Amino acid sequence: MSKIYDTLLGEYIQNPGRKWLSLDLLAKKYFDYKMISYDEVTRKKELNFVEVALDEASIYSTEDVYITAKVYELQEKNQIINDKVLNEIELPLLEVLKDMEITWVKVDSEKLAEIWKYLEQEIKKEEKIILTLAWENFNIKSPKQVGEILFGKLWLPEWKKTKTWFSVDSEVLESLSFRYPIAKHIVNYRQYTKLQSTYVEWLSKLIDKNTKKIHTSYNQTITTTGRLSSTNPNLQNIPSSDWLGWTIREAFVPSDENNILVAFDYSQIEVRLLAILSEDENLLGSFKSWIDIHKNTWYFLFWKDDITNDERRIAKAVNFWVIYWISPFGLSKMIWVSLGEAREYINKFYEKYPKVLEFFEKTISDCEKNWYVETMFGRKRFISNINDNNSVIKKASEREAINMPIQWTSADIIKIAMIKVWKFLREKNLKSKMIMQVHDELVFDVVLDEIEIIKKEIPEIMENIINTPIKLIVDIWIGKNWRECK
DNA sequence: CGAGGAGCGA
DNA sequence: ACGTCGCTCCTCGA
Repeated sequence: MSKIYDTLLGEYIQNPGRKWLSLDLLAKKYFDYKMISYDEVTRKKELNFVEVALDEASIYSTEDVYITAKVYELQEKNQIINDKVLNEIELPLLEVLKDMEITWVKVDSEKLAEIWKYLEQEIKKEEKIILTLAWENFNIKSPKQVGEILFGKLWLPEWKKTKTWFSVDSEVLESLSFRYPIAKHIVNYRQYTKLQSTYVEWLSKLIDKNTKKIHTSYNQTITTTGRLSSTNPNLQNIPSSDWLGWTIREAFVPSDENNILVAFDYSQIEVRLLAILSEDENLLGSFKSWIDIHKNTWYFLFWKDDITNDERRIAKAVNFWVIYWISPFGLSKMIWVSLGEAREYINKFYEKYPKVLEFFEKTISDCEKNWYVETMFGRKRFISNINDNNSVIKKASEREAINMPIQWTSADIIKIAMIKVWKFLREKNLKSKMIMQVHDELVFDVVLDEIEIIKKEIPEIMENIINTPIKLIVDIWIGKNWRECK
């Protein structure tokens, strides 16, 4: 198994700019061989993999292993993760993920059907209004045609471009919607169709007819940041931001009517890790004394006694965005303030949390010297453009370099947590199951009898993964469906 | 079939 | 030119 890691990770080093890699691309590249695709064996996902004929499934699976071995033979060993990470995180995690994939997640198909009907009705309504306002029939799903109608025919003011033409994304449409109702209706239409096709229909298609469950695949070697990704379906981008999206989460239910869903999520883990990694006294101090971090920053930014809603929003956003080495320009656009104000907020942030700035600068200078960044657990990520003469490319590389240790460390922490929790459930012979991971959140299908021990022990495990000057905090959510776990 | 535009999450 | 990392949908032209 270590060979697979060497092979895949070695490929990163040879192609550091690559965002992703896959075995079928490697097969094509090295052997000019076309592998059987997942879509092919499942007839474009008409079948679940378990329903694929055994001989066909065997060939598909064997090919996977065989090609991996062949690719490995071609490559030198090029370790970018150390043995500790490999043996103590990635390899033990394999079995945890296998278990989560086998367990599956229960989805209420009747609920989905209900949502589908509602969406269909709203889509029809919006469609009618839009076509009336446009005085003509066109395909609302085509950005090109939307642009032609809005800017070519109706002469709405345009201000943002894509590579090829004027942009008609939601930012543009929202800004137009105050004066031109058609823009708002297109935004609505897109929201409804997005939910219907990507979530309702796609999820329904993947529900197993017998078990009423869906099977997702967790990918361990896809991301450049050590996070997991999930496909067929992607469980990590189920809507959560507005009431309509929440209805999708209502369809995620416990496997048995006597069970309940329990979610644990790390609270503000990225800012906490920033405090830990940078060792900034003021940032650490805020967490140590349980002063709300947003309020702390607000105080530094505005230096007064009473807080307005707008100031709190700004403080929260500054905490959030500074982690990503955002520019004054970027921040001003994100939080709707002037360029000067944005610059001032960023400067004040660094003024009050000086070691954060030091930490960022050191991360960049180390990267310039070594061509890689390293994380708390000793993983390396090569960034080949870090010394590029083009300042745009260099800046982008710097942002990658800065984001990496934080995102990567948080990914490792939750991976270790998953392994420990999984072992705990096993040792105690508990029937409750870990069913989902969404980057900083773990979701469990819990047998009612076990709720107390789960509530008590799992946060304890998750909060004590590493020895740090400040505590990691886990929030607990309990519900009859995933929506209630928020 | 793949690129481009769009939109969902952390 | 202006957060990072992902997945999936749809259109449109080769």
